[in-house]
Amino acid sequence: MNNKITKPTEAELQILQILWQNGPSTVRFVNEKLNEEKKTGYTTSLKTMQIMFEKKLVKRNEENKTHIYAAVVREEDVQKHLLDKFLDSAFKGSAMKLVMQALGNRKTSKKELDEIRALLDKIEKGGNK
Amino acid sequence: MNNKITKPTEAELQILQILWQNGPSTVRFVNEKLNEEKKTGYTTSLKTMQIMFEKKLVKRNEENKTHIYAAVVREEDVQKHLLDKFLDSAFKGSAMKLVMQALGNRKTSKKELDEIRALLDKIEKGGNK
DNA sequence: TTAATAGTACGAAAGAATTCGTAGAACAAA
DNA sequence: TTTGTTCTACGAATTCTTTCGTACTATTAA
Repeated sequence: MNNKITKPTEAELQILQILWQNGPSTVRFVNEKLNEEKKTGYTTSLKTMQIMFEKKLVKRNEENKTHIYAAVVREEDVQKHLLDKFLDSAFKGSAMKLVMQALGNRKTSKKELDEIRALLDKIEKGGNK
Repeated sequence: MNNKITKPTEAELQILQILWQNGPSTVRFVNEKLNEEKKTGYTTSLKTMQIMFEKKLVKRNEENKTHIYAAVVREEDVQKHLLDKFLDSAFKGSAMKLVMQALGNRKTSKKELDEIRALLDKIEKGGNK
């Protein structure tokens, strides 16, 4: 079990999102995706991905001249890790408060609400642990 | 209505937490609180609080030699703001996923679960908004 | 009144993250 | 071949944040 998740920086997280969403990708592809959000130079993306490679956040296939990058860390694991940190720093650890805030201030569909209810029931039954 | 919340840095957020929790405080007090968590030089705390003052995150009473600092921004407002950002960057905007993660991976009391149910009901009834 | 103590102000060093320019390798097309 | 294009590598500039040293002022105690 590999617990040592290094907290990705903001730029790294954005790239991970793209890799999670699209699967293994070239730097060019990632850079183009990034540019949909915010002007980003090609070598900037490249450099960031090289750093992520050193940090083992991603791996890459170097068989061809154009490398193919893929996420090494799993989306859920990173989310959990970031959530823990965030909970701590912004909500002093109160998951309750965070959930109330998250639900309270935005529109959530009936379907989603029901899904949450189902989860609550499951937790209460002790299915969670 | 003042929407222009500048995202506080990590160090600034820690100080805000102390001010929210303890009310108006001196630099010395804040610094001592910070030191319960992590060794922090006095002038480091001072400098950070001065920057926060410039940024209008805090105000201060300068009547006496020892200034008294107080938060200007409200805890809920900052939390909401940080949550929005976090949701976006880590969960691509899906409050659902975040809530599931937050509830799924930790122990939550019956009372809390019921509070959430109540909130869900309220949202569904359209009472929310 | 003088010395020690406790403050503020502030520039600048140190660190961390991001951005960018340039060099050189690989490859394709002419 | 030669030329243009598309890559990687990588150092260095930039920017943002945090930390710290130093100068100076007010206050307190001897």
